[in-house]
Amino acid sequence: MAHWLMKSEPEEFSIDDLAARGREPWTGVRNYQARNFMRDDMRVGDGVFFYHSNCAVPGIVGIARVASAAYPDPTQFDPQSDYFDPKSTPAAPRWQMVDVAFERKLPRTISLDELRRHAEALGDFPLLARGNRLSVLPVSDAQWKTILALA
DNA sequence: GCCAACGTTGGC
DNA sequence: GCCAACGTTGGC
Repeated sequence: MAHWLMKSEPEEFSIDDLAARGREPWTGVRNYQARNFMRDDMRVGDGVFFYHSNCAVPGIVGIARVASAAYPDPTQFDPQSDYFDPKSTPAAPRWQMVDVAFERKLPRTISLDELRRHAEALGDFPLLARGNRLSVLPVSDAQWKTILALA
C-alpha cells in the first residue's frame, strides 16, 4: 500500500470540508507530475496526508484515503471553471483525478515547521525539498510512520 | 503583498 | 530544440 500527501488551500477546500462531505473528487490538478501520480500510481485504499497550504500554519491536518481509480477531471471541459483547459477534449482528456475519502482529522496540525525539524528522520522527503511546488507527492512507508508518530 | 522557484509557452 | 518571457505556487 502506497502513501501520499495532497495539498489543498483551506480557504478553497479544508480538512473540515472533506469531513463534512465524506468524499470528494480531487479536481483542479494541472501539473503533469502530480497527474501522473494519480493516474499511474494511486490505488484505492492508499493513505493520504491532507496538507493545508497557503495559509497561516501550513502543515498536515488529517488522513484521507484514495477512494477511486483515476478518471478525467470534468472541470477541464467546463468553460465556467477556473480549471478549464481549452486544449483538452473529452476524446483526449489531459487531466485525470481521483476521489478522496475522509478518514480522520489529526488531533493537531503537524506544521511544515515541525516537519522541517524532523528532516533528518524523514530523509529524502519531497515536501521539504527546496522550491517544491508539487501538490500531490509520494510518502514512503517510513515517512508515513514517522509523521504519524508525531501526531 | 512580496518574491523565489520553477513549469509552460511560443518565437525563432 | 533553445531559451526568454510569463504565469503559478506557496512560504513568509
